[in-house]
Amino acid sequence: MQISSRFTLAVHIITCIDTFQNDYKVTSEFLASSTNVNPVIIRRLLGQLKNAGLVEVARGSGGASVGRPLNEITFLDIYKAVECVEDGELFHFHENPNDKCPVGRNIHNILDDKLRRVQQAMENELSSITLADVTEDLEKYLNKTQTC
Amino acid sequence: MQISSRFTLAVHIITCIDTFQNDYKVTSEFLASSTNVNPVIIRRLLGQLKNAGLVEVARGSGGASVGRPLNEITFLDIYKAVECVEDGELFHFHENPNDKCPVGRNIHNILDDKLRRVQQAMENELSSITLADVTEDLEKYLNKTQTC
DNA sequence: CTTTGTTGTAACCATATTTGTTACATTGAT
DNA sequence: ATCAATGTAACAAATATGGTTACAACAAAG
Repeated sequence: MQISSRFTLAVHIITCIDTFQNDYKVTSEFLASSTNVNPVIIRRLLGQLKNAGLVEVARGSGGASVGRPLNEITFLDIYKAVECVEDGELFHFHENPNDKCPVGRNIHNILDDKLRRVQQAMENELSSITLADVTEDLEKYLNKTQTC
Repeated sequence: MQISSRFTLAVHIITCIDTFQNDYKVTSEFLASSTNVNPVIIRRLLGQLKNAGLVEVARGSGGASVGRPLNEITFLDIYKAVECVEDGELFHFHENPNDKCPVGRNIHNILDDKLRRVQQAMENELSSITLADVTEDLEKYLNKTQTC
């Protein structure tokens, strides 16, 4: 099962805010135009990112800005902000294995630490990448005078 | 989003087959009893595992057996057999970012190799764990005279 | 203090995926 | 031939995602 597009969408959004916040008021409409995603979806996602302290959003007057330096925002920060996967809960278990079967009785315990290692490996890699890496790559292509 | 229970279910199933195949005919009913999952779901999963060469299933006469030594069946083998995630497709993208926006035009390219590294880290860890590790742990708890 | 543009959120819908269930044709051994 | 089991189709239920309309709350500007 794929990880929902909320993650890539969130990376897109914060990158966009950083790129344009000095020259434009970056509203949900603005971001909807760049992503081609409904503005309400954008606002809901901005809400999650705001709760995680990654962006700031101005009520009333409008516009979003980045909450801290891009090299201090890791992919893991974003992942945890928008995907609701608790520690050790990446893999879903079938609910009621048979207690009377020695396999059924123990399978959850036996798998737990192994699957936690898998989740940890993934999260380690996510935490090694920051939004600064993204904007660094973006510089190669970027022509800031061109907006959405 | 969590990874579907097909994965943990598949690990459970193959472990069960290995544990009981010498003493019982391990049918989809038998496995349904141990997992507490509908027998048709079991058969569908066994079909995927069979296609991947991980188990053998006897039509007509019934019963499943393990296809190769447990230390040669990695979690990655099982994951790939039951989850349909192509290489570099673990993360879902929003479909049509705006080509006229420098961020929208480049975000997919910029993220692709980074997200591939994340997927690779996860799959590396999955490939480092085998079903032999599971049965080794299971031995500690196991009383083979007790079935489901 | 009213207007204006924006955010936050509720309500509802469509779609996709997962899991469960019934039903039954096909199969292989006895 | 019988019988138990598999493979699979058809459908249902539950859940998650993404989209849409609508509107109250809000902050700034006139």
